[in-house]
Amino acid sequence: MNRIWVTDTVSKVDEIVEVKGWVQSRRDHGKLIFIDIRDRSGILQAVFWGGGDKELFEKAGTLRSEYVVSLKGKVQKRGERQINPDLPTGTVELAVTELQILNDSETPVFEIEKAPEIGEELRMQYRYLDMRSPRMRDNLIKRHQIIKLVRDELDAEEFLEIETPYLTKGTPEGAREFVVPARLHTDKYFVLPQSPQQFKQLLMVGGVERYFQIARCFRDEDTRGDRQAEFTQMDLEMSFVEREDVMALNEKVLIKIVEALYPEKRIQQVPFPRLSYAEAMAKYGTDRPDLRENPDDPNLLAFAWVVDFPFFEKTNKQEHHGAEGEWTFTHNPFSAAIPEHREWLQNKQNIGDILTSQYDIVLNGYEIGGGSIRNHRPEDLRRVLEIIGHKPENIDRDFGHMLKAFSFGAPPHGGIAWGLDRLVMLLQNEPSIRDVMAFPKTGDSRDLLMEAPSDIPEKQLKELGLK
RNA sequence: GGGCUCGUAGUGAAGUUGGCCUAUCACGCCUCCCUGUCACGGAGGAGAUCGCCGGUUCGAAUCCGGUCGGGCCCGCCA
Repeated sequence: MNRIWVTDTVSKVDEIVEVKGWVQSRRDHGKLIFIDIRDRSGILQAVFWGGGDKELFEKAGTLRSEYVVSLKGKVQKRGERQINPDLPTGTVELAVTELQILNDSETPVFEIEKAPEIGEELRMQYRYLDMRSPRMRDNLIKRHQIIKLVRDELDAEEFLEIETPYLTKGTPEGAREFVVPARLHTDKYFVLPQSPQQFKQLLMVGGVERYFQIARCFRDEDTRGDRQAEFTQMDLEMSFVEREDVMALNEKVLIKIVEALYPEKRIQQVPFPRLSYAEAMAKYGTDRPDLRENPDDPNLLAFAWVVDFPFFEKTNKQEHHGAEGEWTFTHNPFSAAIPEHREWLQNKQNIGDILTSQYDIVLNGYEIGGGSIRNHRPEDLRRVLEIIGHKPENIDRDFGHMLKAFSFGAPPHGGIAWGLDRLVMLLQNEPSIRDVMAFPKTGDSRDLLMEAPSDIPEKQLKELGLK
């Protein structure tokens, strides 16, 4: 395979090269035809002369938008007056001697160059066309680079990347879950994880010590511009650490992402400022304040940590969290209280005043991650579940596996999860999380390209015991 | 579960106090011309039952009801 990226032609003047890609546009001057060929790297102008190879020239005349072609020819330096300063390859062009049409194309439903101004419905329906635009291509490339950097950084810190199951058990806590019927279990159901929380804690019991995962999570809740039913977390957990250790590591990785991949951006304050929940609410009226000095600056990043959240709050919504008590947790039932309040938790004293070890990482007014130090002693987890009103028999039924695991020498541990899509969205200055996902879903979680969800055959329903 | 908003040629928009709409413009598409364009240029052409269903009216893209689809927000999202 001798094919090179079109942008690499800049350093190959006077060489014979082969490029492959899509016809972005054609400018036919009668006896001279220009083709802009596009591949993942960018765009290159190719030239065909009527005075040369007649068959080649006629073939060039049949090219249309989005035809897939292979071109061979000599890279030429452009004349002074022909240089296009707006194009990275604007100093060169390809004098084509061989043209192979690898595939033709219907007239695209929208012009690729105009993708940014096309309605989202159409962009989602024809995502494969939308992706050919520089905007989507750049989003996908940057997303890859961010994930790769996180992997490299965590690998250097001796983390293990471990996959946890997608077919798993539901918990009576938190978000509504997607349910999966299965042929071998016609009256029981798998549930898709809303996060790998329980598994990652079990990995800590298993002595893994440092785990991370780029994990898909599923929540059957209504969506938003920054929320999808199916999304990606950068999930990590560490043993023998305290709050400060987890926060410091994450801060380091976030700064590295910005420095390595967004040199044009400025982090407003390093180390990241820290606010208590009470302080944030008093000063900004929200627990995810936008601290930017200038919210109009697209290159300003105001990270902040928010800590010292109340562990519990009163609820009158009986159905909320499936518990029946007057208390519910604010973030995560697996969290530990801050060390100073552990005694209150154990004695169920001053419940409303107990602070959780929870830390949220906030960026420009969005929550991009959250974590905590966990309860590694079974009696502490049991106490939390009691406070939020779970009956003892339900605790053993729903959380028995965790309590049991913790009884076998669970190490102290804590971790965090990033909303990866949301982070990429903010770094890419995109208005919606959909723009940084290859195949996003609509507001009511439909896939317009695949047309999911959809009916399934009667036979399949019967096998699953659903009919 | 609730509120708001948008839907007009392939695409993006205009038109929406009912009649001047036999629906306008730009891009794209098709045919022809063009040797330096890169938002190429020139001449001509095709393409819209105004999301769908129903109603009001002498008359509906325009008003009303419903419905489908996209988006935003509240609830919800450990």
